[in-house]
Amino acid sequence: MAKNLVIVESPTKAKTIKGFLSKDFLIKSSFGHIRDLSKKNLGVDIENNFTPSYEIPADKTKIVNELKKFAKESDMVWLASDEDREGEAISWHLVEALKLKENKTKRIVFHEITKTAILDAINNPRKIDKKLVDAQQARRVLDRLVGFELSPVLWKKIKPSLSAGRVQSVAVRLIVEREKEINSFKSTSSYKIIAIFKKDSLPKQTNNNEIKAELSQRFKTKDHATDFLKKCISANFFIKNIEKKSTKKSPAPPFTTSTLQQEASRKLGFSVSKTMLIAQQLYESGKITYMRTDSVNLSNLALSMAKKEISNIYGTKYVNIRKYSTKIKGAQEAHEAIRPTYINIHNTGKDDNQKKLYALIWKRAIASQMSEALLEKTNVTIEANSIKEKFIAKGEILKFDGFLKVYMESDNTENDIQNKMLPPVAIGDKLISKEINAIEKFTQHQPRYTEASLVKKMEELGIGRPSTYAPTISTIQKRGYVVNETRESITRNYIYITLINDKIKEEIKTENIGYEKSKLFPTDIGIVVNSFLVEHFKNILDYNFTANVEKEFDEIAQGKKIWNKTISKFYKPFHKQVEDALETTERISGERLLGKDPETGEKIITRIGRFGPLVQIGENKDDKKPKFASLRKGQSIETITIEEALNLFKLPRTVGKYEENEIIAAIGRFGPYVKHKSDFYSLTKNDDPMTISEQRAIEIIEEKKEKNRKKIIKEFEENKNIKILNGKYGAYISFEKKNYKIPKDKDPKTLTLSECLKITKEISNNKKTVQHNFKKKKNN
DNA sequence: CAGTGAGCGAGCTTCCGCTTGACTT
Repeated sequence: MAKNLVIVESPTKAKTIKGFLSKDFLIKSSFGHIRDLSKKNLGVDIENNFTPSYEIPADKTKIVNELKKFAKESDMVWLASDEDREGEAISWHLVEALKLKENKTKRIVFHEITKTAILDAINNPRKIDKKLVDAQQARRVLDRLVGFELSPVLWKKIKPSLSAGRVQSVAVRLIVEREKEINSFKSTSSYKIIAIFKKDSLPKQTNNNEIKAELSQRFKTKDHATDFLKKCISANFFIKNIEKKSTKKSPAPPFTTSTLQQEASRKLGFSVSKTMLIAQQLYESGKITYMRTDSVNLSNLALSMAKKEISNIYGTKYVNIRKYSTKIKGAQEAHEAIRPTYINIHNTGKDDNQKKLYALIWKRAIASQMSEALLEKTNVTIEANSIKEKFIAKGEILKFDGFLKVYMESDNTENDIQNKMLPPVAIGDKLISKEINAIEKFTQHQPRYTEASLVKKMEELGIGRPSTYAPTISTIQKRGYVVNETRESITRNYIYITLINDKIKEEIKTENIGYEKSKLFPTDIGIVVNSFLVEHFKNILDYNFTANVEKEFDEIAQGKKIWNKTISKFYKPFHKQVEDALETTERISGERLLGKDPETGEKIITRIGRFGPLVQIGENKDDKKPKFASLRKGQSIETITIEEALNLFKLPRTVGKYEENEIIAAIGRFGPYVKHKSDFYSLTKNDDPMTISEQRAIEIIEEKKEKNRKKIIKEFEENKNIKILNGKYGAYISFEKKNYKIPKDKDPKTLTLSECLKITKEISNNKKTVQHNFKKKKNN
């Protein structure tokens, strides 16, 4: 029996550490937090100094009991949870839940998983820092109070099942306000002048004898631009000045969770949750260090590995070892930056995604320890005596590539690395203009957030943590506040004026604008909830709220403040706000009057109903009932027109007849469909229920029927209720609307009816016992 | 799983942060 029990947070970490310690140490993991506030009620006793009531969640009872047993059998328990606020709380909860004795318990910390770091930690144990634990309790209780008092206000005033919280509500606010800015943005245009010059006299023909230059100013109107081009007709251009400047470019620090999510999104097109899933796989197979971190720090071991590796591949002049420090507010830095475990492995991974993400992590980590790139920038000024404006041509030569050999941050496009060479010119050289163009350019609105750029913004504001970025983004989508959509571009005309061979020609060209790939758009519900919260809970929705309370948590951790007094000071005015909001405001529906029905003259309004945004014709009075229709995807209360609203009432629509029965087209909860007899058939993206033809509808019905026929592997004459079907995960048995797995050793094609019934019975019985066990444990 | 939308009232929903399996069918 091991004399020592070490408890860490992650099982993978436990596995790694096992190799560093002797057999006297048993390493186990708590799988994160083991206790939390009660789920059923508030879980905080407001009357009694905000005393929290903690519970062990059902899915943690097993691990807690196991740890209890091991603790009992050990002489010493080493609590090795992470070195931050949450980690300290986990250790404290372990002491409480496992009933650990003080003289048998030690708290140790390490923020890199290396043998020396761990042995060092064992030699320097300490006690649990109760002040840090209190700071965590304050954080936890505050979040519970805010979330569980605000959400019910939304249920009453707007719609059931909505939610609000310190983090998610601010994330939604960012998206709503960005959309408002975009809606009120007025694009203006100006004319950019681009000239292509050639050297007047060329001693010998070279490939590169053209100079592309931009005028240092833009013109506000077409007339100004045209006037300028006219002046250029007779102008004699020459090189007025040449300026050379050496610059350096430094690599970005190694990845944190947030920067990994951003780069994987931009370079690999991964969603935030996909990045985390694949990173988790790499972590669990020992390929990379921990993927939920806000630290840019690398261990000394990693630095020396990197130094050796860079020298080996590129030579010592490419080595430049750096220690990075974080600039992020509220960073806790309990772990290393994300890096390959073994820096000498350049490529690894079980599938394409793992390989791509690993390569990205490797490059970024290696580049962070490489030399700066050296560039020479050249600015050439081109003038003509008859013109007061200047043209500037820019050139750039890479003198030494340094870290650019392996990694380029995608803010800078690939083109940036390539040399932008200028032809050899000298001051005073005469130039002829091959062509000069005036191009109408429009100002752009701010970009909409992507998942990854939202994470970046949240991190800047100190909202959320590496472990919650991905879940928060999925929460605000699940609540229907925000949608992640790709919207097609629209075309816009712009004016293009050219001056070639002394002739000015004006043409109208078109460009595609507004293509939005995987961007976050607020929904009507998101907009209404946000404006309600901002109006009544301005302080909570303030972008600095988290940063401000973090300061207080820090003071609690330093022992300058008592946690429940701090909470009490916050809670009193906050609770008053909640009561005021409940009393004073009416139910909010975001109602907007669209106009009158041309047929009946009744009012048409759009608003949020129990099931989301709708259009309503007429009012509910006397015997008359209003007519309702749900808004379609992409439509919103703010922008829907009366024509679009009236169109919604054209469904459901009879399309035609098939096999003696009517085909009806409509839009349901899961999108557009046609209905035939009592069966539903989903329409494809290209079909419109408003216009779909009888012929096309029949095609869709037949396609699905054919697919269903293929799905059936076996049916039984004796019992029509049981079938063997082919599904996404292979063959399975369908029986009385429930599905059953077929044991691996059985061939689905040869199963008999009695065998099938036996399988369903066995699985049902197993399930019952599992549920029974679960209930029993819950009662404990 | 696809026709909802008043109002009544039951009972439910909800937070953030720390961790991975369950589980398909």
